[in-house]
Amino acid sequence: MNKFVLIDGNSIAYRAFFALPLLNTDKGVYTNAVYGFTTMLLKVLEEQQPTHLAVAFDAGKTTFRHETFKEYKGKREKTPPELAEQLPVMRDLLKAFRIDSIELDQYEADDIIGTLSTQVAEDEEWEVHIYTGDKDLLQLVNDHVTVHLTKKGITNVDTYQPKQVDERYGLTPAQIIDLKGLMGDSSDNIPGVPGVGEKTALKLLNQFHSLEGVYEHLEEVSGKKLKEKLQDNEQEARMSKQLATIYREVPLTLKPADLARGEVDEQAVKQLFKELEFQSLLSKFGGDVEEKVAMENLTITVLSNDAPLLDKHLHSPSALYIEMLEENYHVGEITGVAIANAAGIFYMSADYALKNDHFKAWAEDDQTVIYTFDAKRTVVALGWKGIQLNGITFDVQMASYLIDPSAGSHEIADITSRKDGKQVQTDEAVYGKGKKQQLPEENELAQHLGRKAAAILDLQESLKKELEDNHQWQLFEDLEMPLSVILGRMEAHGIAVNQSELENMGEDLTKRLDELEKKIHEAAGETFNINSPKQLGVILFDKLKLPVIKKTKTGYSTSADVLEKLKGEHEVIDHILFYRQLGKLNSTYIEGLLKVIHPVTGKIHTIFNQAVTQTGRLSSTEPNLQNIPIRLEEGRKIRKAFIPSQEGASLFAADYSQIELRVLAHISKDENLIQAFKDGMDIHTKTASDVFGVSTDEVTSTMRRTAKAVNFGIVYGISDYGLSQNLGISRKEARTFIDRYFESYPGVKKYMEDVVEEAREKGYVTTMLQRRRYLPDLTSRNFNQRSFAERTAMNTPIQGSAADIIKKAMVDMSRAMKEAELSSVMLLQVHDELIFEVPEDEIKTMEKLVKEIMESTVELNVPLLAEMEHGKTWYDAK
DNA sequence: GGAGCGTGCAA
DNA sequence: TATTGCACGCTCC
Repeated sequence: MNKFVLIDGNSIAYRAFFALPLLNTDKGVYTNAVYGFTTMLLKVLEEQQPTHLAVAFDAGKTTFRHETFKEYKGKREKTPPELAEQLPVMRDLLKAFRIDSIELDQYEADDIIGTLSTQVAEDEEWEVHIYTGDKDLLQLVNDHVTVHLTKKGITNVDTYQPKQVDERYGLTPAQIIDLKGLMGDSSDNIPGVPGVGEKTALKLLNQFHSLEGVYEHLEEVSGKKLKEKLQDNEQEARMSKQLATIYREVPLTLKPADLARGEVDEQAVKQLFKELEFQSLLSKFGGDVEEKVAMENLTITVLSNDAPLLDKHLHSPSALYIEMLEENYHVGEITGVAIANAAGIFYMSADYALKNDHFKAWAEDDQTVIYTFDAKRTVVALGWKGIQLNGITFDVQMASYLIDPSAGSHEIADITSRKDGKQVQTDEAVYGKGKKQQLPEENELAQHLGRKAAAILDLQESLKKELEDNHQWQLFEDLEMPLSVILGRMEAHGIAVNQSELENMGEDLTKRLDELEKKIHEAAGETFNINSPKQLGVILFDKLKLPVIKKTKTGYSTSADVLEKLKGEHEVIDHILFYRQLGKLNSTYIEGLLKVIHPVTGKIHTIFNQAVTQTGRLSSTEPNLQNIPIRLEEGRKIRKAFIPSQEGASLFAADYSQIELRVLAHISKDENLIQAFKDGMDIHTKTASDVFGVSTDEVTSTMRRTAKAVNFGIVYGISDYGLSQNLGISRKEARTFIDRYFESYPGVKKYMEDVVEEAREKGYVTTMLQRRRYLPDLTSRNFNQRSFAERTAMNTPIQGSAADIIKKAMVDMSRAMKEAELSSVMLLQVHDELIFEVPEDEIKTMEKLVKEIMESTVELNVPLLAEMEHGKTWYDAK
């Protein structure tokens, strides 16, 4: 007896790609489809023990079906590149398994499978098993041919013999094509008969047996509308049936008997698994391939009024997971709560948990040790519901971020799949995305949340160990975890705004924008959308024939630096620049800020993301309060709308002076730079005097401006091209400046060389407080990628150490304010500055305290300098 | 309705 | 072809 397995390669790869998160290796190679395909392949090998085996692939874009219908598969989106690049890897893997991949120009995988299965379908000696996600293949089923259709996920399949086809559809396998002919298939763009779906089609086939039968007995069809639709679309229906029919005479050179399984090339397979970072598969393959990769069975207990939450459920430590569908936890609703601990895994509806006194008492007890995923989200969301969560000691998301900030979304499912822990579905798989996002029924939700909580509990230990191995435990425990509490309080407190001030500015801007719009349209001689770079480009460069300075990949560039160069060429340019400036203020800042004023508090509550940036900085969203305008007076006025929430208080801003260059001096140990800061010099003037070879009092403002740009360039990982662009000078001149800089600051030059070299050896760079960033591209053959990685290696320790320092200052400051029992509140952090609101009688205290703490939070070999201002609005704190 | 692009704001 | 971010409006699908 021969057992012949045929796999529909493209179909399974598609399934796997969309079912799994977009995994990738350290080198950025995507692997999710390969991974899913491989797990399925291993399962099939184990379960079926086939004697013969082949995987069929679709060949090119066109097939013989396009001759019948050129729109065939016309609406289908083209294969995502992240998937396309995985298909060749799948073939390499199959080669290592010594399994034949078959594809043939003009034919689809379906047809190849149909041909091979038909060749042995009547032979008692053969048994065929087909694996696919495509229902069309059901037409091949007979007593010797079984089709296994993937269900949700990849490794779960439904098995179809003629009996199951009959049970499911009430049809014989041969009638599947009649079904397709009538109902069509939108994913392949097969039209069928519009308005006829599965139900109607099945009814018709039940009565008339085939599509031809339907048309022979058209008069007997009940329903006037239906009859008309069938009549009008006869040609489409017949063509659709033809398209859905699998062609079984593909001219293949290989016969089934040629496809006997070869011996697996274990070396090659292991090598590939290693490259693809399939740790779990690798270990399994080393031992035996028998272990199942299916999700573990977890028992999740649903607690409710009928099965109440009791003390016995509430152990310490516990993992606590609070689910909300909205990204924004200040306004989002909690949709479910899950707890995992030594007593088991428990799910509660939000309604039940939030009203439960046991739960509240347990959560608020600081003796309860709690592990979370996104501690700040959990604390703040519960805080809005009147529950003050206290005892969080471990945040899985934070740990994952510190271990590898590039690892991606830091969703629980991503971390578990990387760390090979409890298996969790992605949120997208459970909830859908975008507008279609919705909660599943309660059991499924309980499963999903329970798994998340279980995964948190499960991951805690191994992540902790990894942090310790990386010498990052202190960073985690003493800096980031306490900071998340502080940030949560800052967010929840919010910052007060003067809404009518914003509204007035908005009215004024709108009026001025209307006038500018008129002027611009007049100058152009026609009306058009000024906000459309495309339309603006046509006006400026086609109609007005202004010189093209720069192009983007989609057309003319109309960016501000281009328009600056066109000033004087045409009066309209000034108007456009001004229109852009005011338009930005109105849409992003006035309208944007008004939109996010909290309906309950009337204040603005940003979210500081503590696990996004690659360098350790924070980011701020909804709204971003880290990019409120300051450089131009017109924009700076926005800051007048930010006010203290306490009567009589002031806004108080404290910023580090030149923190990144001071950090550079410290890390590089450059003597000249260190001395400059010790002497309290104006650093840009000092740089100018060194670079231009003049004394400091001979430095002109242009020289200082140039030197400032050079200093920026140094911090960013300098390139002559970048500097030349920034200063509008030639690359050669820029090169000279850089060379002169490095002559003056040889320690900096040495640091830049050393940091790149060390990163290449170790694979990563670190900051002063042991933050890490991996830079695999340092060994890339691609010049651009490699150069970028080199600049990153130079910049990250500087930017990241500066981030470490201000974060530490925030923790110290928060502690000091509490000890001094001040009513002042920390409101915002903007990378190198902290904003507080301070009651009048605490101004003097704070001026002393903030300066003291910011300047002494770490000790460098140069002084740290903090400067502060205060005023009645943020605008006045200058 | 969502993705990608061009643009522009901050440190 | 200078570092890190976020958000807007437009266009295209």
